[in-house]
Amino acid sequence: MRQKSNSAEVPLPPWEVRRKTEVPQRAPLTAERIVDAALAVVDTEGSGAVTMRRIAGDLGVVASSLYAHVRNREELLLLVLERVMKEVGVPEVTGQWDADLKAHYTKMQRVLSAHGDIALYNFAAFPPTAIGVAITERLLSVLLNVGVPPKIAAWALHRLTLYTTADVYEGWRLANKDLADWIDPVRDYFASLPADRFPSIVGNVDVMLDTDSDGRFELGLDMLISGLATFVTD
Amino acid sequence: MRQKSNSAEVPLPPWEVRRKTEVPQRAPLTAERIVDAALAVVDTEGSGAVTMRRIAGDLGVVASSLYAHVRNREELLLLVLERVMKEVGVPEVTGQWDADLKAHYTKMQRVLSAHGDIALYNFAAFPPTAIGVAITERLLSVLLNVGVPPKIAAWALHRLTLYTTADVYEGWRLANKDLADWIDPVRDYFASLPADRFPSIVGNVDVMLDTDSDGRFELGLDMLISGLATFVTD
DNA sequence: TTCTATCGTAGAACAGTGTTCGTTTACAGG
DNA sequence: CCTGTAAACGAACACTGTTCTACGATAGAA
Repeated sequence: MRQKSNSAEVPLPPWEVRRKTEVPQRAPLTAERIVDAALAVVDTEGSGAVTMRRIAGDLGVVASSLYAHVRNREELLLLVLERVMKEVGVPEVTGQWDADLKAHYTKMQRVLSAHGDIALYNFAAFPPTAIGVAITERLLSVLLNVGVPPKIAAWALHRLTLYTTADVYEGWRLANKDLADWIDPVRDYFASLPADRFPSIVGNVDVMLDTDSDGRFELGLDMLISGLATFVTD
Repeated sequence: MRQKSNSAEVPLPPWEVRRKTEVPQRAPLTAERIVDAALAVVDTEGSGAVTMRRIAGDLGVVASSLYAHVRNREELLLLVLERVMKEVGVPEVTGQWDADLKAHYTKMQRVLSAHGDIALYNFAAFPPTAIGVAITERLLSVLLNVGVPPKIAAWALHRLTLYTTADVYEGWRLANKDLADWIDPVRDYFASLPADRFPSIVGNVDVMLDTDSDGRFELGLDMLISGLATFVTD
């Protein structure tokens, strides 16, 4: 796979071997290839599994070599996040401000959810990235166009991003928990509570343990967006 | 401080020294004292500074001793979170459902913010704690009393908790960032963007970089609560 | 009082972690 | 063929959470 030509199939004659190490024909190490490798690990095992030695090993290289292309682990994860946000992309707008917002944040939720717990690095993502700026410009113009005051508009977008990020991160943590082992004991515990002191819980055990995570996300998104409607004048 | 009486000031006569080790009169190690020590570290340096050796050292003990009282580091941090949530407390209700919700989540935001980044451990906090159950029962009854459907009510509380948790965690990360070093460069960058392609940002640089974090939290909270009003029938 | 069982603490050890450093290597240009 | 440069290497440092064994003190029984 890493060999350059098919001539590598036949063993090299000794006089052709210039140095003692293996043929260095492998693809050059770049920040992009490092991000590729890190993203693959994040997707399957989460950001906690992204160690410098692990990523380096996946690239057939040693950990310290990564530091020539990436400042440190933190920056590497931020580069992975940026890659994912590019996959989210800049939203198309239709003129329906609420539908546009809902579509974008729903897509963001779906895309982020497909990449492990990388959402964790979207908390307090500052300074902003190029893709973040482009997205913000697009959505900000939508809200300003329908008469939302600038400060409210800017803050509201931040709130929606924060909410979406949190939902994805929590979803990942729940998914990577032995949740199945806990849900029945918790159901029993809820049901066993004294009904006179905990009537609301005892009477609604099933809805409390409902696992429809998409429905939960949508409810919060709808709450935020319809709360924003107060400020829309046009 | 750790001595039992003031007689410890004068050196013990040799015949009073029963065993070769130091006087074992120190307070016994308990889970509560371990949580005390961990909470103090979380408050001042964040959960990342909570290492088993560090906490043990603060208690005049060795790391492995902690494991007799606490299962592992994760559980210790969850105990710290539980302590903090007890400080938040079960809300008093007045009958004004929206004011009650706002008061509780505002208090939760204030209390959590006073304890470093412990909010991080409130993501996917499951199974629920005793204090969490008590809070949920109280707020759930408030929403059910004004006619919110059970599923909406239960989910909405979860959404509000998630939002509040996320706000606090992001706030901590922002506070522990060399934000002052970045805010001016970002302002310049925003202002330098081509005004024809980024009119919304260029025209609102100041509100985008507004640092009124309380106002931001309140806006999102109001959006969520007023979005919930749709479901209130009584 | 003496023996013994129990339990919490100590200390070493293991397998990791991010990051830095000086050295070696490989390739390109002269 | 030689040399300069840039990058990869590999060892090292100071940590991390956790486990295991052994020690020691305390409490109860004889």
